[in-house]
Amino acid sequence: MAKSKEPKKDLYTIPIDGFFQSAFSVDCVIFGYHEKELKVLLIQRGTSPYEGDWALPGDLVYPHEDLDTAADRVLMELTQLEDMSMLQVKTFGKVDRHPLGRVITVAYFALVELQEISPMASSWANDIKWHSVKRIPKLAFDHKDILMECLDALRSLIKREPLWTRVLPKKFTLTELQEVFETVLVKKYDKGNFRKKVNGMKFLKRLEESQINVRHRPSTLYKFDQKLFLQYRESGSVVEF
Amino acid sequence: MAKSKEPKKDLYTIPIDGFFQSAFSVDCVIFGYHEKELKVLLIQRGTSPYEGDWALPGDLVYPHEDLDTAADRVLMELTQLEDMSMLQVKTFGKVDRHPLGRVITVAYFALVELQEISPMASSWANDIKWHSVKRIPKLAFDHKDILMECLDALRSLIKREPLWTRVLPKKFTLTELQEVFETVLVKKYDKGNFRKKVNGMKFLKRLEESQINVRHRPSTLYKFDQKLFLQYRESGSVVEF
DNA sequence: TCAAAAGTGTTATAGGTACACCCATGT
DNA sequence: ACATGGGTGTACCTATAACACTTTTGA
Repeated sequence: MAKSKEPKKDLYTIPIDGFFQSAFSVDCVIFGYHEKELKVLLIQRGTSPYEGDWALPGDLVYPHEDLDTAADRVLMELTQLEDMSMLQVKTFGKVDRHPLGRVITVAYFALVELQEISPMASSWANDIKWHSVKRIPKLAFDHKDILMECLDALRSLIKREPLWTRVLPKKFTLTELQEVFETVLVKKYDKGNFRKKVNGMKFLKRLEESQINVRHRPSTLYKFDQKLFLQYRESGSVVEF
Repeated sequence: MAKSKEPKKDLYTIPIDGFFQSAFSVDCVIFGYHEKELKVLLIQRGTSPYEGDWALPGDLVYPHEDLDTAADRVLMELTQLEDMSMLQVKTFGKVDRHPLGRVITVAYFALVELQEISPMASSWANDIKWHSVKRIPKLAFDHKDILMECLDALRSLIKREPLWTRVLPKKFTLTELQEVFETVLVKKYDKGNFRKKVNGMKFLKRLEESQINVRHRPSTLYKFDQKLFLQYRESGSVVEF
């Protein structure tokens, strides 16, 4: 996360030669999870406006680039994660949301495994860092609003969509799964009741394998079956965590 | 809904003098309800591209206009309804969604009382008409996708948000309310159970008034209490229809 | 007195919550 | 043997669904 001496690439510094009138951008709320911690990836701006402030990573949408692709690109540039699909949440389009001109921005979010951010990514800004969602600093533009909307979206979607598969190993224990939900939703689940619910979800398949080298009774491992999940969804059953 | 000889105002005809590269627009899915019928307001395009095809009403966003304001303006120009807030659903930004250039469009919807469309509105297009949601014609651009997304949004939101207040009189019967839900969600509710649910919603207040001149037992009238509803919502109770 | 819709009550079942207790493993 | 979490069972409560029945009006 060291500062870089390379020329900064700034997200919102559009050719300011009098031509900048309007533009669209994507802003990405990248949530990182690891062992009962939920964080969000923020950059520290290296250029005006809001120089030095923390902000969401984002970029202008290229002329021949789909909106979704632009969001995925930002994620990829920061985390090297490919094939991730960022989820669209809401578009922010107040006239005065950007001091230099009209910028309409589309907010996206994703939940990924917490990881070290490669130095490459630091060309984006002065600094780039994971921040606990419990302690969000003051943010540039209307990024605080954007972040909050995306946090709401994450909390509501994770109950229905298998977003959590991104942050757990292929084979996981039910306690690990329960911890993801407890962390994201900031609430406790009863162990027994949680397991009863999982039992009703046939796409969560119990394996014939257990943990090893743990100093307590080893836990049975489970895996997520994508095909069964899709069938499940087709059938119209709406089971939520 | 007669054709107009006035110069057509086309939603997507931007100064095509070689400068048109990108623009943002709003597209509005205006649902109209009246007596167990759910319709949607469509215009017939008077200009290329897609001339003659049906399409959603929409317009480019003015340089100094908020996104939400633009959507409300489109609704107002068509229906004379003010103080309506269109609800944002999703932004559509595929590169090739508009044949003449890059147009990113933000989809909004509203549910309003079905009404005659004023002749004034017809300056927008060749024709403008309510279509049953059960028989949607082929639509221009990706408007079919947009419409479907908005229909999903309506169906999911109406259970939690009092959108239905827009299509019922101030004083209404529970049967009228039930019919709104049955029509929008295309399913039947049990009378007794529906009333039990309403009884639990303290913001639906029973009045000391009844219907008159009906050839059956007169129904008690109810009203929606906005203040109580907001309290309810603050308190975190999540009661849905 | 009849049709039509309002309005109420009963029962069965499913799902959620709280909690207690036993089990398997490493140290 | 004991600490640590894994794993299961039960009893209670509430929400929902299906359905039957009574009530009030105009014609």
